[in-house]
Amino acid sequence: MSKEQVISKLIPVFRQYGYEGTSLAMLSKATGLGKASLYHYFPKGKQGMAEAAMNHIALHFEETVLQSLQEPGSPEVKIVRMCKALANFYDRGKNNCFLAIMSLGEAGRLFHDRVKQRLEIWIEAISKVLIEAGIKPEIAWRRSQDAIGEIQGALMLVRILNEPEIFMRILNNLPWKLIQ
Amino acid sequence: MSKEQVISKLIPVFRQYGYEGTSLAMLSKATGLGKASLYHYFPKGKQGMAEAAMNHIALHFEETVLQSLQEPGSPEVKIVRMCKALANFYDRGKNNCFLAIMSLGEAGRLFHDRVKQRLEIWIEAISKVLIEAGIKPEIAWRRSQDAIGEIQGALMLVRILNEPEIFMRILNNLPWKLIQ
DNA sequence: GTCTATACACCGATAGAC
DNA sequence: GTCTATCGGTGTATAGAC
Repeated sequence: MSKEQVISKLIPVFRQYGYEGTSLAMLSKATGLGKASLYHYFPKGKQGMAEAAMNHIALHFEETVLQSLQEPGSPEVKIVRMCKALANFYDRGKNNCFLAIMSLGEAGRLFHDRVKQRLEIWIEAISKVLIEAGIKPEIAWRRSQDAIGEIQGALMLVRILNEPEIFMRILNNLPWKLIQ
Repeated sequence: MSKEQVISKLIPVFRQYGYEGTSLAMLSKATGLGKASLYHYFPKGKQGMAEAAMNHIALHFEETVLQSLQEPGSPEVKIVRMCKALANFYDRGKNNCFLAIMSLGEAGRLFHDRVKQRLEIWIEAISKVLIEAGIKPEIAWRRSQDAIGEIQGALMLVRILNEPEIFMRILNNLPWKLIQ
């Protein structure tokens, strides 16, 4: 089994149970590998596994969500494309956000800088498209923050209320909120 | 030391480290009581402590945030009053939301029903004020959900970006977003 | 009520055989 | 590369003296 395959089996566990709620026993079961085998792939242990998971997801995010903002088209087209990519990325609201998960508790302490960096990259990417649409930079930055906040809030609501439609509704309204 | 005093010392620990990230050793240190003494107050152990913390916060929430919607005044006044109460309740964005914390991982499994109930009470309370302002019930419910989503998203952004102004900005914009 | 001492399971991590 | 066996530490929880 390749390391990438292992990582993709680790991700759902961290996503569901959080960093501290995930044990090596769970990761062992999810991958079918013994604990010691996991240490062969990840000498830094649980922290290394979480880092690898985060990097894997960050790459996937870049290739889908961020990429959707860079392909050709008008700002409106780009934003709509991003929303479609986000619906897939968060599995229509059923996925927790990995960044949000890794910003809490002990994980927050361990990974704060990386998490913050990733979030800022996303804000920056949306912001750039808004500026391209003629919106002033400060306003663009604020609106991008607000949009990501709405997405994160919607994910929290879905998690608690079990109503994925909330996430899709927010996503559908995002384009005109961003561009107006 | 009264049980209420003990509970108020447990809360910040759960809030910062999450349910699974919090150990009895931490709670012991925070309260100044030995582990066995904590079991005197909370025979159900850590779960009982988290429940007590949640109940305590729920009561405080009712007495401040929900109460602000029930005191006399126009719908606009009530919403503005709620936003002020929220700024205090979440310490201007520096506090994590206890419901959000308790909706993750093992805590999510243990407390899901109670958390969901609390969130719905809040949505209902805002919704009622919007209906009073002449907004149609389905729209009122949706807008209340959205508002709470924005608040939660803002708290997540503040946590990661270390910029409490984001939370206050969202709060300032809430009244006209809700009433329009 | 609060303590010390402790039970026992599980944690993350490692050694070393194969 | 994967395993079994095991380490030291910590987790939650309890017993029982005071």
